[in-house]
Amino acid sequence: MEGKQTHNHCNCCHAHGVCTVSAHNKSCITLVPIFNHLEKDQMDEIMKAVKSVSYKKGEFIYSAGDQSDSLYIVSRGKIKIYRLSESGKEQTVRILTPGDFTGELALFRGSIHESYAEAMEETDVCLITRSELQDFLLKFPTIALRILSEFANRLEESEKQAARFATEKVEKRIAFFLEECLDNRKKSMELVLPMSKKDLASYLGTTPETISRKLAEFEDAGYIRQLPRRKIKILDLDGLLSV
Amino acid sequence: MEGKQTHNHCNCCHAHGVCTVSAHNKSCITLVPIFNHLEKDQMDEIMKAVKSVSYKKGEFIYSAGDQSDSLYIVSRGKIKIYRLSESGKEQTVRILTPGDFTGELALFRGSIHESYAEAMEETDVCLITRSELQDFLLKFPTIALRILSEFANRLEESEKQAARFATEKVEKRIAFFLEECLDNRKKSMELVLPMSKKDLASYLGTTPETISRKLAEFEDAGYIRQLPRRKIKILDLDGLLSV
DNA sequence: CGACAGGTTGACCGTTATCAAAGATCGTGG
DNA sequence: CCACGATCTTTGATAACGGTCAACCTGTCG
Repeated sequence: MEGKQTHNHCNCCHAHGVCTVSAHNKSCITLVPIFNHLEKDQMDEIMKAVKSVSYKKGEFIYSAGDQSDSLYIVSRGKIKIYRLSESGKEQTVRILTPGDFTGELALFRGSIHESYAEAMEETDVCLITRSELQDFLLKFPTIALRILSEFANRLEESEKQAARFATEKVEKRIAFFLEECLDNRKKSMELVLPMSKKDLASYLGTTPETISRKLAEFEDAGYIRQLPRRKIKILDLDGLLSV
Repeated sequence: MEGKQTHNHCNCCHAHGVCTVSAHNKSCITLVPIFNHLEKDQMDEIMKAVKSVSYKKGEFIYSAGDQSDSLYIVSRGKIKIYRLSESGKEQTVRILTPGDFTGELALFRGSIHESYAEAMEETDVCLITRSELQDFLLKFPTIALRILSEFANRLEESEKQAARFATEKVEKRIAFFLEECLDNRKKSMELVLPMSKKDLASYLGTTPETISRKLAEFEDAGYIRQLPRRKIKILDLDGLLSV
């Protein structure tokens, strides 16, 4: 993690090679909310169990139907989680950035993945196998509490999202999404869409065409201004939220 | 609440009175998946911490905005969990029947309820306070694993539901719902809707009118047959699922 | 510089929400 | 136990929201 290098892999990490030789980007573990409360020596113990893997853009961390066997923590890059609905349409569930993790669902259900995890760019991932994680959970019960809390947050999010799909029109869903892209720390009224409009459409349960049109409408109404590189400046938040 | 009494509460249970004197319907605890793996003496310890409360139809176990402080386990009756969306529409999240629990979300997030829990009929609930539950989790880490597993299931469910809202038409959502009402144990092709069509509409993100029309269409097409008392007989499951 | 995925815009129409009004069902109190 | 009112359900007519198809534009990257 030093130098100009954004990452310092040994060769073994390339092309899905599993790397166990050094700490590498495992330090990402210290950033993860479910672990960052532990003592240094407990942390070291966990670090020892962690492996590191790299994925190139478009490669899959797992696919629907795969047997579940690990918890994956993103240390660099971006991962898109999506589902294929019964009728074959893709629905983007969430985008993972460094510090986020995935794989828990199938892990604790002790079963099979129902979604796809695809690297959106060059991505490094730390993984902990199921049995090691189980050991840690029983050994350090506070980790379980942390995960419980993380799950609760996610469940709340997911249920809120489902409720929105069920009750709000596309226009509102887009408006709310823009709002949520903002409030991260700074009070700036500018945001960067975390994904392409195509993926956004899939995330919000609509089509790229509709996203395009609605954003154009928002712009005409003076609520927002679209800038290059997926940037959007919000000019009138209240107006936007009251569409 | 008295009279022929289908249950044997002491007087203190009436009108939200908390009852701590006897085992009562606390035995419901033994039915809950997160506890039913424990040893008898561990179970007894938990039983001691459990309180029992009754609710009349229409009363709220909690409301959005309430401070969270307990886990609620249904021992008799039915509870409807619903949200109010940003634009004020109601969305039914789930219906709880005996053995189900609720309150976990706000509990582990350590915060405030975002949904409403309303008794749909005369309902008895067992409750465990937050601090007691935390003690148990640290004392019996396997409980945490059970809850983790339960959360994972729920999350999977919720994400599947959200994906359906995002990608399937109302017609398909109704068809899938009917299918899911079936597969519980028996292979019978008859099912009983677990809620009114009004609530079902809210659950599926549509309107009572549309539910009514689509079911009529399914009937015309020979896929189902509607019987009295919310009963539905499925005549052609494949046809139904391929609408 | 060219190719290709991503994005925009227009025309069209299917699905489903809405409004209204009549009919069925359920729970309640007399 | 019956009758009443409230709530749920059905059916019809209407319109709008947003999906689909098609064509064209654009920016990003080899």
